[in-house]
Amino acid sequence: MAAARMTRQRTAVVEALDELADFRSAQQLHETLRARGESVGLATVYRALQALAEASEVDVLRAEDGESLYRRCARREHHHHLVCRQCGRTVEIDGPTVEAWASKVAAAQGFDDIEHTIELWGTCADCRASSKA
Amino acid sequence: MAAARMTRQRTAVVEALDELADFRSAQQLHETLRARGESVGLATVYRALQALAEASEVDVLRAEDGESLYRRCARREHHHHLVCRQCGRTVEIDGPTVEAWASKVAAAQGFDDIEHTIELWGTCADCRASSKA
DNA sequence: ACGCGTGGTGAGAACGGTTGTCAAAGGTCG
DNA sequence: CGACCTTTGACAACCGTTCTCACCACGCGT
Repeated sequence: MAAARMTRQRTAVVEALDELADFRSAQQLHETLRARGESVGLATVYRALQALAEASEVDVLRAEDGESLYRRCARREHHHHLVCRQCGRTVEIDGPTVEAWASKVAAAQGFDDIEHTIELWGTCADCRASSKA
Repeated sequence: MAAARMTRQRTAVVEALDELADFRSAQQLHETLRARGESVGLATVYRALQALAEASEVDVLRAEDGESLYRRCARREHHHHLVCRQCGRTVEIDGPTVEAWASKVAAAQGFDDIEHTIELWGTCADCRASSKA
């Protein structure tokens, strides 16, 4: 079994995630910690996030450019996200309709062990307002 | 306006995509072309795929490791994919229901310029049969 | 409290996919 | 044919992420 020592650094990462509601990249998180005076290495942030993701403590999703974004979500059950492309503001959503649709479609094609990726991206009201030239 | 000259290289990329039914990475495509004796630079393959994607001539999908995968799809209109995670067999699907759901949910949260990622992964009938020990 | 073993850390190097650079090659049009 | 202008291709640069490896410190057992 894993040891999972609670070090200063890991605590810092978890705390930062708790305070930030939105999806953030590992590098953003790293900068945030640095800015606070917490001395944490970038590699450590990556490792901490990896571990947290594996333990389902955080949700991971990929930005359009391939960067991984992390977020501590309110619920651990299966759900999806509506994310602002610009500020990362996130709303947790679920869609029983979609879940049903997904498994139905897949079954109709003879597929098994269905998994799905469903994420919504947009520009939130605030960002739209502030970028309106 | 773009020139979009049809060069030997672009033709080669398109032809290769036409023959291959499954999602392939830029690098795989590049190797395929090289193996055939077609002399095409890697950068050119990337550029061609980019252009094709922009023109909606090919669909792009991100693998779990972040690599971009390309495929020539039968229909140009917006659609999604049900992909076998073992053999890569792909079925094009659409879900008017889901599209409607997505925009409704997003709008309800005050988001704009909505885009969505919806992909289904599963095991196709053939793969299930052949892996049944 | 203290020490020890083991997992964690961090700076920087390595990596892998992708994109940029720029001189040379080759369509296109007059 | 010749000028013009896009495309090409080898290679370097990028960028996010992972690896390396010597040093550090958590926390268990005493």
